[in-house]
Order: sequence, then structure tokens, then C-alpha cells
Amino acid sequence: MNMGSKKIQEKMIQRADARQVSFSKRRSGLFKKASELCILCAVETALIIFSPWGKAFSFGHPSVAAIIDRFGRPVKLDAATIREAGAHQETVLRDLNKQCSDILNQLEDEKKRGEKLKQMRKECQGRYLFDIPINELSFEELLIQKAEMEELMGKFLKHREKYLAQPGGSSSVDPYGRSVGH
Amino acid sequence: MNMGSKKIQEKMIQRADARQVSFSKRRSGLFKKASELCILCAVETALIIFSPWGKAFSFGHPSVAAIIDRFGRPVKLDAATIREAGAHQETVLRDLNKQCSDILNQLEDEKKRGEKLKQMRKECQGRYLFDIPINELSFEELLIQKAEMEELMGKFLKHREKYLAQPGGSSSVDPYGRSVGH
DNA sequence: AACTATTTATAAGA
DNA sequence: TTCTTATAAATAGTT
Repeated sequence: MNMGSKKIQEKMIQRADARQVSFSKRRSGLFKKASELCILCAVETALIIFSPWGKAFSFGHPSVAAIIDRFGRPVKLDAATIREAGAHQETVLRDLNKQCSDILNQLEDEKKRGEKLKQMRKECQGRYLFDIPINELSFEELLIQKAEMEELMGKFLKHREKYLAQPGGSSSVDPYGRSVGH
Repeated sequence: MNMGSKKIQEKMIQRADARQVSFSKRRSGLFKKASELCILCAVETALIIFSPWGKAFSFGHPSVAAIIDRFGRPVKLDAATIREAGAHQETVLRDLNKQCSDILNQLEDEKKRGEKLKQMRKECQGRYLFDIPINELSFEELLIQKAEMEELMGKFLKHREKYLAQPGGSSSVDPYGRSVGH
């Protein structure tokens, strides 16, 4: 029987290979949850994970450094701070959250698009198997494929641009040059 | 219809009250996941969340400060705090971490225990309704109950042992005295 | 990496 | 707020 996600464990997973796999899965799950929390609830979050081999994985919204900075400062909750926060935070967070949202959405789109491409490739192979070479695809079909490829490339570039332009959110490299885990 | 956990959202929850509730739930879920990751996969993790009102919630194994330190940034602790905490801080945090871990895992046990107790009470009531007072439970039944209690206690002790043998856990209080959210 | 049986998380509703 | 419940999401073991 496939045990599925069997009852929650309460101690270290003993088998090293299973532990490594679980680490991968759970790490990615944790990053996803953290990202969702930021987006859904308009909060700021930093998450740092050190693998057993000392590799750091991090996520930060708006950035790990910003959160750590803020964390290292004594909590300031005077009237002025509250006013200030009330006036600007909602707006700023809304913007950042939207950017984050967009990226997540685009990720979904890219996934779908990837599936489409895979499907298309499969169909081409299918044609070939039925003795209809790819180069006999109709001109219209080729145009459509070209347009789709271009759209895909465009989206990808746009996505990259946005990512690079963005000050925080989930970055692919943090201020210390470590890679990010999701 | 109860919508349950409807399809994942991709943007900020609009209604403030729902957002607050979701924040509570997801924050606690995130802390739980982080704690599980630490325990199951033997890794070190720090998680900091700032609510929209500036309140910090943190989790760290072995401690938030240790992780931030390791992450490559000097922890901003003022001299007074450091002197005050002195050589014992790490140890104290470790203990607190352990306690927190224990609580998480004991929650499950306690739930079970509660169910069992409820069941037992129900059975007793049933007996009473049939005019068989509790104190007339057969000797065998009492023995069984005693054995069950002992099994529970044994489980609890074993569980505790396991944790004490373990080097770290999750923290309930950070170096700045902020409360932890789970 | 993909699958799937299960467990866990959680959005609404009471 | 806490509990319940329907449903979505995560994930351990398998292939």
C-alpha cells in the first residue's frame, strides 16, 4: 500500500535519502506558504533555512535584509509611528503584494504554456509517426506556432525584467549572493 | 454550501476581518511547518513575520539570532542586552526552544487523550444510566484503565526523553522579548 | 520526476 | 472567538 503522507512524524527522518527528499519538498512548500501569507495578508516575512550542508535558502518580502533590519530594531509603537504606518503602509504593501501576485500568476501562465508546448511537440511527433512530416504543416499552422513562441518569449522576458527591476519580493539572489529557494 | 478552503487566492484578501483571521491561521500554520522542517530534516530555520501593525512574530531553531548571525549579518544587539543575557542566553533559548517543540507535539497527544477521556466518560455515563454505578466497574476493567493510563504516561515520558536528547527545538521568546506565534 | 493514498491546512459558516 | 465541515493543498512512500 502507498502510505501517502502518513501520520506526522515527531522526530528526524532516519533514512538520509528520504530525509533529503522530504527537505526539498517541505522547503519548497514552506516558501510557498510564506509567499502566500505575504500576498494574502499584506504582511512582511523573512524565512531563512540552512540545509544540513550549510547551504542557505532564503525568502523575504520585501527583502530578507529589510526584515532582519526591522527585526534588529527595538519595536517602536508611538502614536507617530502608528499614524505613519496607517497612512502609507497599506498602499506600499498593496503595491508590493500586487507585484508578487503578478509574478506568481505569470509562473502559472508559464507552466500552462510549457504544457502547451510539450503537447504541441507531442502532436508534431504524432504527425511524423503518421507519415506526415513536420515540414508539411500548413503555413497557417506554422504562423500560429511562431506567434505562440514569440508570445512565450515575450512573456518570459517581461517576467524577467520585472523580477530584476523589483527591489524586494522573492529574489533570485539576496544581498549576500545566496540563491533563493523557490 | 461551506466553501471550505476554496481555490488558492492570488491577491490580498480584501475584507479586513477575514484577512486578520487568515493571518492568524496561516501564521500558526507556517510556524508549525517551519518547526516540522527543523525536526524532520535536521535543518536550521528562522522565520520572522511582521503583522500590518508592526508586531513581530518569530520562530528560530536553534534561535532566530543564531540563524541571522549565520546568515552573514551581525545581530543588532545592544551592549546592555548582551551583558544582561550573557553566557546563558544560548542555553536559555535552547530550553525555550525545546519547550515549544514539546508543546507542538504534545498537542497531538493531548487531543488523543481528550478523545479517550471523553469516550471513557461516555461509557461511564452509559453504565450509570443502566443503573450500574461507576464504582462497580469490574476489577478487570479497572486494570485495563490503569494499564491505559500507564501507557499514556509512558508515551509521554518517552516523548520527553527524545526531546531532551535532541540538541535544539523551537523558541517561544526571542532575544528582544517578543512573543512567538504558535 | 510523476503518482496516489492519506494527512494536513484552511475558508466559511455556525 | 472557538468549533465544525467541506474542500484544497501538502506530502511520504512508491514507481
